[in-house]
Amino acid sequence: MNLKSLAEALGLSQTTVSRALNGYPEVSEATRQRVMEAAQRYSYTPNSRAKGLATGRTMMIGQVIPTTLKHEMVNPVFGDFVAGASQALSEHGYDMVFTRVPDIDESRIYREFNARRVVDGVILQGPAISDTRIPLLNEIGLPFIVHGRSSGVSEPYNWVDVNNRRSFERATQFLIDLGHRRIALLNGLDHMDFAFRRRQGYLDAHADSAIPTDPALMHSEEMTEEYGHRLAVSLLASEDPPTAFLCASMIAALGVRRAIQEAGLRMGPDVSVITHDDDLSYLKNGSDMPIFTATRSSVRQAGELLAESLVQLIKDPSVVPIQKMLEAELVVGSSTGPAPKRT
Amino acid sequence: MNLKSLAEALGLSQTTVSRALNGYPEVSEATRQRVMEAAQRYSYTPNSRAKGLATGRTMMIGQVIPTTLKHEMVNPVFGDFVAGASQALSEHGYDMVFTRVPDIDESRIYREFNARRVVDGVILQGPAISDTRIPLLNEIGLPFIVHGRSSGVSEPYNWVDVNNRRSFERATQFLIDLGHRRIALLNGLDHMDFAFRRRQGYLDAHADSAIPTDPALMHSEEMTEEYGHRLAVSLLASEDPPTAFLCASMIAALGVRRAIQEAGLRMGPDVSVITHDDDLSYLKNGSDMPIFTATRSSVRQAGELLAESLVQLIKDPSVVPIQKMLEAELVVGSSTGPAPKRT
DNA sequence: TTGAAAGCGGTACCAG
DNA sequence: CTGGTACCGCTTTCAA
Repeated sequence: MNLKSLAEALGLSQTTVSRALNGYPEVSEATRQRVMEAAQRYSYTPNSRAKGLATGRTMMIGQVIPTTLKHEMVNPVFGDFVAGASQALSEHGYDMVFTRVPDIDESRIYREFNARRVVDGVILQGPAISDTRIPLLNEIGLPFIVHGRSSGVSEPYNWVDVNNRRSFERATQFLIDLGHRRIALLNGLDHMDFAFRRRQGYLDAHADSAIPTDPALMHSEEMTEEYGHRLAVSLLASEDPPTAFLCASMIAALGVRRAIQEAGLRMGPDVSVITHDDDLSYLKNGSDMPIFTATRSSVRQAGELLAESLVQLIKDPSVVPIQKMLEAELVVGSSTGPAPKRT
Repeated sequence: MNLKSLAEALGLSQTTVSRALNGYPEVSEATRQRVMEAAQRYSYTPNSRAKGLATGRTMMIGQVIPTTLKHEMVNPVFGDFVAGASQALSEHGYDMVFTRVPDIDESRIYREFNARRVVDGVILQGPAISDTRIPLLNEIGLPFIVHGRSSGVSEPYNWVDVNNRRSFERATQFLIDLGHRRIALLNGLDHMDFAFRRRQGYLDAHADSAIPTDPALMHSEEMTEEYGHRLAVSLLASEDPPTAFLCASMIAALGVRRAIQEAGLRMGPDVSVITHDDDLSYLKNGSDMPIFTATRSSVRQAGELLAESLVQLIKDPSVVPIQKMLEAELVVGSSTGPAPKRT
């Protein structure tokens, strides 16, 4: 059932039916009732493609996933982000479309998106420290919001981010306060902006307490369990091993925990572990020692917030730059303890 | 730049240009060259919406996410699945679109998908034991593949699944061989088909060895860390505690591991833990004791395989039902050990 | 080998 | 308040 046949069935013009359906004021209440009722009965649904062709809008939000950066997708919080975002988007009638492209072509795809009017806006994931996609999208004029920030970009752009620097500063400070002096940092890929900010937080806390940092303790790689395991094994076996681990991801922390266990050490008393992007909120009232972490649900919130903002942005592109920061939560767990006395 | 202006610029008709671009044979090689070259120069890209309107194809694959079933999205392997699927889809020019709907409306959305021709095919996630969406989609005639199976459905349908029953049977058998007699099963939601199959495997292994099962050890809930933690705490404190845990998800296993640690027990020697949907392949050559698990990368593979199959199905709907089973991997780790002697 | 013209399913302007 | 009509960008007969 399409508009034409619906109109015929009603003995009205397509124009009138369309107007009735889309809530235009210049249609009589009586006709509107009739039309609505008939649409219901014939279970008429407008063809979104045709609608898009005619209006120039698509009700689609794009996310481009660069092929080589497995990074984001294998990240377990990615699902949480998507859940939050698509939730919020659907409330405004938007769907989310994923396109996977070789990352060399990424700029081309945005141009196409814009040219072919295939999406109304774009979500940018995993910004690099100086991300070239931002000036590109600004130039093209395609509405977009960055999940995260890009420190090296000077022009204005919209973003929603978790305060990664602060999270890591507080977590580090917390460990320092517990007496830890050798804290390993298992960070994400070096060129990623969030990794940069996390490292900043880590460094800031050390600087504040005038504690020297050791490059041997700071690592940057893709966040896999293998990575966490391999590094923890090697660090724990070194002559001056860390007493605490600060992990940027739950997945890497899994490997770290495993390595600690394999080394016959106890988590908490012997080695402390603090994890970002985990979901420990259930421990809030349960356990003995505080742990700092950005929970998975905060990622979900970020997704919702970002989506909401993007919709606004599309409606009114003249709005002032949207820049929203979420603070991570502090929860209580058992894998952290005072620094053990060294023999 | 659209077809019309490109044609004008070339002094040709839209028809000819379209034909040249789409590789129709009846166009001279000379004109084709000219057209191709011009398209390149003006960086012309066809408007997919218009193309879709004219052809009836959309190059989009749909995934409907029921709103209340947070289940799938918070599942950390969801990202892996999507990564695999979108990878394969993009190679055939398809994009993936997510729609989030109140789960009551789910059937309606499929009808709409079909009516509005908004997607060429659909991926069905998280089938229930007797999933009503399958007959619905069959009736509508919208091409689809199920990720998983639905035991209660008798009519034929296409699916790609990991052999969950076998995984859990082998894992359970493995524990039994190690001397474990009280094995806790932390399963997913009861009405889900994969949970049903996993339980089957667990039961089969017990039956084969004539070991009685205890309802107190078998649990079904949504897979959260909190769930794993809460249950492990309570089970470990019971008068006849399990010596091993079999977890359906990495996330729940996290909570279990934490509880074990909090109880002052060692994973491996005191309590064994086997986890499904984890990524332990890096341990293959590393450690001491074998562990059975369906790795995250196998989920990714499932995504690829499923997407590939769906594309085929769309091209040729008359193909025999696609029914592909993936076997999980066996890898080596350290969180499993012989059953401890009870005092 | 090329082109004209009729859709595909809507929206929106301009009359009436 | 309602209808006629041009148009969105592309494909696809049908003729030439």
